[in-house]
This record gives sequence, C-alpha cells and structure tokens, in this order.
Amino acid sequence: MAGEEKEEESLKRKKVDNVPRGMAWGAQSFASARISSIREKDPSSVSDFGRYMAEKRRKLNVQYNEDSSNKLLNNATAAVAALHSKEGQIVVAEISTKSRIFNGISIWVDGFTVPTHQELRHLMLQYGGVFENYFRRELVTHIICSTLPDSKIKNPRSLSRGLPIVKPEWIVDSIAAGRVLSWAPYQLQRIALEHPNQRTLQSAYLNPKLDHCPLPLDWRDNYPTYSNMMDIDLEPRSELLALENVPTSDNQGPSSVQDGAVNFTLLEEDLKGIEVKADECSETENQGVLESHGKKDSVAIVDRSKRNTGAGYSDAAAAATHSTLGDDNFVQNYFKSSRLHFIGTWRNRYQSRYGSFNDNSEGQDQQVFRAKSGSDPAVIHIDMDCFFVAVVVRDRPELHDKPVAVCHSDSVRGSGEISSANYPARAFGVRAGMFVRDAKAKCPDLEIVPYNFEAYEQVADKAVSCDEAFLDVTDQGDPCQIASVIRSQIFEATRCTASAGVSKNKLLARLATRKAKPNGLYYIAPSEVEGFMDELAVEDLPGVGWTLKEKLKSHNLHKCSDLLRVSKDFLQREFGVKTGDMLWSYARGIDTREVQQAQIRKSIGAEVNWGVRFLVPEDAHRFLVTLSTEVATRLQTAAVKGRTITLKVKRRKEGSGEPSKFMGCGVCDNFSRSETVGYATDSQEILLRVAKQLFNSFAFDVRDVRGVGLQVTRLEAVGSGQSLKGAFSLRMLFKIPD
DNA sequence: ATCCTCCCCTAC
DNA sequence: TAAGGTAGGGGAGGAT
Ligand SMILES: Nc1ccn([C@H]2C[C@H](O)[C@@H](COP(=O)(O)OP(=O)(O)OP(=O)(O)O)O2)c(=O)n1
Ligand SMILES: [Mg+2]
Ligand SMILES: [Mg+2]
Repeated sequence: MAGEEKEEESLKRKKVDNVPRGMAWGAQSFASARISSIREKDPSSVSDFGRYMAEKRRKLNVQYNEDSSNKLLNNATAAVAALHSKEGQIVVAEISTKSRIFNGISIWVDGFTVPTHQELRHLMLQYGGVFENYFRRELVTHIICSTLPDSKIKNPRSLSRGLPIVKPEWIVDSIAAGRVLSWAPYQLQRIALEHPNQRTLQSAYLNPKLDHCPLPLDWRDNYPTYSNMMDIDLEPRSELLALENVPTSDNQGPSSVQDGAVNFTLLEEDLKGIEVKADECSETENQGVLESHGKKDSVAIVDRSKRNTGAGYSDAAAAATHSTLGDDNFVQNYFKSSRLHFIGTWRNRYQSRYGSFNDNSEGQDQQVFRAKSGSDPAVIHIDMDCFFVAVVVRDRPELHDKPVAVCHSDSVRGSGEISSANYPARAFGVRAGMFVRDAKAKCPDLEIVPYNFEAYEQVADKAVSCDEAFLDVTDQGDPCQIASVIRSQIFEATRCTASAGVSKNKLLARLATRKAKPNGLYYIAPSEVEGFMDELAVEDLPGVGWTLKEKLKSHNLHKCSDLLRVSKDFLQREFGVKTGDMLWSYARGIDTREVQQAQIRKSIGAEVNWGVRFLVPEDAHRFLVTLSTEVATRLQTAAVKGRTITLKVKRRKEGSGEPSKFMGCGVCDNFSRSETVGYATDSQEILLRVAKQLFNSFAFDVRDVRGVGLQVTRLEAVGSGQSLKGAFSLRMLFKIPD
C-alpha cells in the first residue's frame, strides 16, 4: 500500500495521459510515447507540481536600487502631502511640525516586517529619521528586523557588526510615546529557539525573504497602534487617486492575448464611486495530471461490503454517501465546498455584482487616446499574500508565525489538497496543491486550518475583487505612489497584506509582484529590465508551466537569458507561432498586451472530477440531469445562449484502480465530443438531451467513468436577436436535435 | 487562408 | 475521509 502510494505520488502532476492526437505546442519531434515514458519512469523529476522548482531562486540582498528607492521615498512624501491637501485640512503643516523624534537615527530594514519596508520608511521620514535602503555600517544606526533567520545567526558577518538589531515595534511604540524609547527591550531574540522546526530547511532558500517568519510575534498588540498611525497619514481620499478616467482599450486592440479584464470599485467604502480599470490574471501552477495507481483490482465501489485497511472505513462505503451515487444533489453540494470551483467562478460572481461588462462602445476611442498618449506606460499588479491562509490567520494571532496551510481535512490519510500555505510553511517546502500528508512530511508541525469562503469573498470585495488585479495607471500620477496607497488601504480594510509590482507592462508588473512578496512593493524601471530578466528561469515567465519548461530544458534553454541567443524563428518552429513569439518577447521583457476591459465570455461550463462513481447507466444519466441543470442556470444567469455543446468524460485509465485520493478521479484518459445545434439555447432539456446522446456515443462502461463536464460555446447574448430570426434561422431549425 | 473539432496547457 | 473547477490560449490536422 505504502509503495503504491509512493508510486502514485511520484507520478502526480506528471503527464501520464494518452496522447491521442497531435501534441500541444507543436513539438512533433517529441514522440508522445517518449514523453509518457519519460515522465512515468522519472520519479526524481521535480515534484508534485510545477511551481516547486519555479520557487523564488532570485536573491539579491538589495531590494531597490538607488533610483527606485529614491523614487519610492519621494513618493511617500508626496502621497502624504497630496492626501492632506485634498482633505482640505491643515494636516500638512502638522506634519512638518511633528516631533522629529528619530533625528540622528538611521535604520536599515532586513527581511519581512510589519509595518513593511515602505511603511517604516514612511514613518522614519515623517519623524525625522533616516531610512537606508542599503546596509552600510557607517550610515546605519539600527537594524530593524522582525525575525532573524538562521542563516544570519550562523553568519557573523550579517550579525550587524555590533549594531543593535531591533524589532519594528520599537519604531511604532516610540512614535506612539512621542519620544524615542530605549531599544533594548525590543532587541530581537533568536527565533530559531522558538521555532526549532525551521532550522532544517532554511538554507535551501537563497532568497532571504523566504528565510524567516513573515509576521511579527505580537501581531495583535502591534496592529492597533500601527493602524492608528496609518490613519493619520494614509487615510484615503478619493480625489487623490483620480482614476476615473483611466484610459481603456477594448477587444479590438492589436494584441491577440486578452485577459478578461473587469471593472471594479476599489475599496468601496472608502473610495466610493471610483472606477478603476483592472483585469484579472493568473499566475500559479496548474493542476496537472492527477495521479497514477498501482492497484489492478476491479473498482472498489462495486463491492460495497469490502473494507479497507487502517482507517476503519472504505472508499466504497464512503461512496454511498459522498459520491454521485449517494447524493442526488451532489453537484451543488460539491461546488459549495470546492475551492477550485470557488476561485474558478470568482470573476463571474464579481462581475454580476458590479454590473455590465460587455460594453465596449467606448473602446475604440480609448484605444486611439492611448496611442496618442505620450507618457510612459505604467502598470500595477496587485496580489494578496497567501490569501486563503492570511484571511483565516488574521483572527488567530497564535498562528501567525507558525506554519499554516488551508485544507478541508487534517486526517491521517492526508489526501486532502492544500490550497494555500503561509510563508513559514513555505519555508519548509509546503506548497499549494500538495497533499497534506506530503506537506506534513516536510513540515510535521504544519497547522491545518479550514476554508472560510465567506470571508474570502468579503475580503476580496474590499480589496481587489479577486486575489489579484492589474491596473493601468498611465497618466494617473506616480504609479509607485498609487500602488503604495492601495496596499495600505487593502491592509486597513482587510488586515491582510497585498504585494504590488510596478513597471511598464503587465508581464513586468507581475514579475515585480513576485519579487515584492510578501507584503512588499517592487518597481522595475525601464533601465533595469534587462538585468531583471536575465536572472529569471524560463518557468518564471507566465505561460511557461511544467510542460513547456521541460521542452525548453531539452533544448538546453533554462533561463530567460538562454532564450536571448535563439532566434524567434527557431522558437516558433519548435513551439508554435504564438508560443514562440511569446517566449521571444517575454524573455526581453516585452509584453504588448493591454490592461483590458472584461472580454466577452466565450464559453460556460461545469465539470466534476471528484466523487464521480456510477454503477449503471441510469446513475450517469441522473448525474447529467443535475449537471445540465447547473449549466443551464449559469447560461441563464449570464443571459447568454450557446450553440455548441461539449461533453467531457474522464475514464479510469486501463490498469488503474481506486485512486489513493479519497473519492478522487485517479489516472484517467480524457475524452471530449461536441454537438452544434441549430440555434443558441440555454434550455436544460436540450442540454440534457444532447449530453445524454454524447455520453452514450462514447459507449463506456459507466463504472470506469471518473469525471464528467458539460460546456457550451458559440455564445450569443440573449436578446441579440441572432437566435431566431428570418429564413436563415428557420432553415437552421431543422438541425434542432431530437 | 480560415474555420472547426479535439485536445493539451496554464493560471488562479 | 474530502470536495482534483473554470476559462482562455493555442496547436494539429482535417474540411471548406
Ligand atoms: N493551486 C492553487 C492555487 C491557488 N489557490 C487559491 C488559494 C490561494 O490563496 C488563492 C490565490 O492564489 P495565489 O496563486 O495568489 O496564491 P496565494 O495568494 O495563496 O500566495 P501568494 O502570496 O504567492 O500570492 O487561490 C488554490 O486553492 N489552489
Ligand atoms: Mg495570485
Ligand atoms: Mg496571492
């Protein structure tokens, strides 16, 4: 059993599917058999998921170069002034007369702190101190640090050469007291003693930011003070951002890649009515192929009396109550608890809440406007830090410096999947998508906390509408300043931190965010682009996941700098026209995509690949009823109808038994088949009829079916009149399925 | 050339 | 126990 599971794990996330038709990415030179066998027989190959190796390997002790840091510094000052002048109060004068209690004190901040680098800089500046971006013994009087990584403890050079290492609360408390308090009580303790588990793995990470606990030891005590101070200086005023006239582009722009942009109201309580154009994005690892299994037994569920080992229950017994067999409302119940459903429908929930998004009437004008704009383009990318964990942990201060991950289940079986891990957990190698048992193997003291979907929704609502967003702030003022204010406001409103990346395009802004994490802001100036890209591995580029990384590796292309020495022609030949172009451009920091309005949805569908178990065809047909009802409802909610109906089926791969994941789909072959009907429909009856017909056409043994999906494409807006009009449609009506 | 179907890949 | 969804980009290869 253990051996089987090990094998299964080693195969997880590796592609073991059939490769029935042409390979994706057009690499015909890769015989499909070869790919399969390589992946199946290479247990060493990486890990369970692609982002494993893609984890931050950048280091660079210095966060900002002189230019950008000075810029930030100035921005902070400007932000304060602007905020208060807009407020129409005399606070600006107050600032200037504020006691300069930190006169003569110069700090350098090391690692992750709360308040953050930026906020500490801001505070020091206000209260007469100096904030150094580089550590220089001659200039710095105090090192500010929340937690001290082992690497530093072991390295006497970084032990500050005699300078005091002090927690950031010293700054905060001193300001609250109106005078500089003695730093002695705020000296940093060796956290290694308090968190012995951290000792083992930290050296594996080069990025010092990942080396320590991200949150202060006394978050709750610290927070109110911090919050109060921020209220003085960073209270938002809507006029400051003045983002109402952000130029927008539409779908007719030249770029072929579109990002599903959405309008959202930023921090609606505080910035009522300010519409910001942003779009959603994506940036994590994919979910990949699920697993393999060593068992050759027949499907366990067939024999309901069969008992499994150890845990005292059997999957077959569980299936009676936890699968499509035992629950007539399985689809809806399942989606209520599915994190992937939750994040997959995030943009839709959000879209319906904030109204219409398909109005592109102004798009062309804005495109022209943008083309004429002479200013430097500026894009901000905002992303919440370990979002699902942060939301839960914010009300559990006892957990904030402990390794924590979000998962449904904390059982011994450990086949629950981790949704998000905080930074202490990541220091042990825990990642989203991991099974709990693997995470626990890396981090025995890992705390598992349950989801809180309602809270995610509320926080996202107050913050960025979903976990992340792009903003085009060209001509809107200093982008770093805007980003900094947004970050502050998100924290104020949600007590969760977000990181921000600022640069001239979406690609660079997103890459900057990754560098800024956690709880930071990073700006990539045009002059820095080349050096920045040089450091990156190919898989750091958005759009390069496990598969493409492996293909590039086989051509000896590992880093972005490697991509510079091959021709675009070669890349396009090898990986396809678009993909090759993307690789060539991205490696140079070039990204012509615009931050866009929401695009028109092209498909609506629902699928379930968990808990799907059928014994007889009637079971499958009953499931298709609930699935088609779900999809019809979604079509009607979105006020669209569609003409092409596609059914996806996952079937247990030959030779693979019950998956080790509880109620999982295991290793499957995927099939899809579609039917185009004569006119666009949102009718559940028609969807069901077509779905049944497609399902039956596969002629599978239903006991092998492990997943079913139903998708509708060729969408038309309801009331667009296209669905039934004139002789054309009458002729087409003959194609209506029966 | 362009469209269509059947995939795979990626990101959240 | 556990909740492995959703949508777009894009490639191959055939039909038109
Ligand atoms: N495989 C994944 C990836 C993400 N998520 C969920 C949980 C995350 O909290 C949220 C946002 O995804 P991110 O990729 O932004 O990850 P985090 O916000 O957790 O971490 P980071 O600080 O790296 O952004 O989506 C998930 O359930 N499963
Ligand atoms: Mg994100
Ligand atoms: Mg995030």
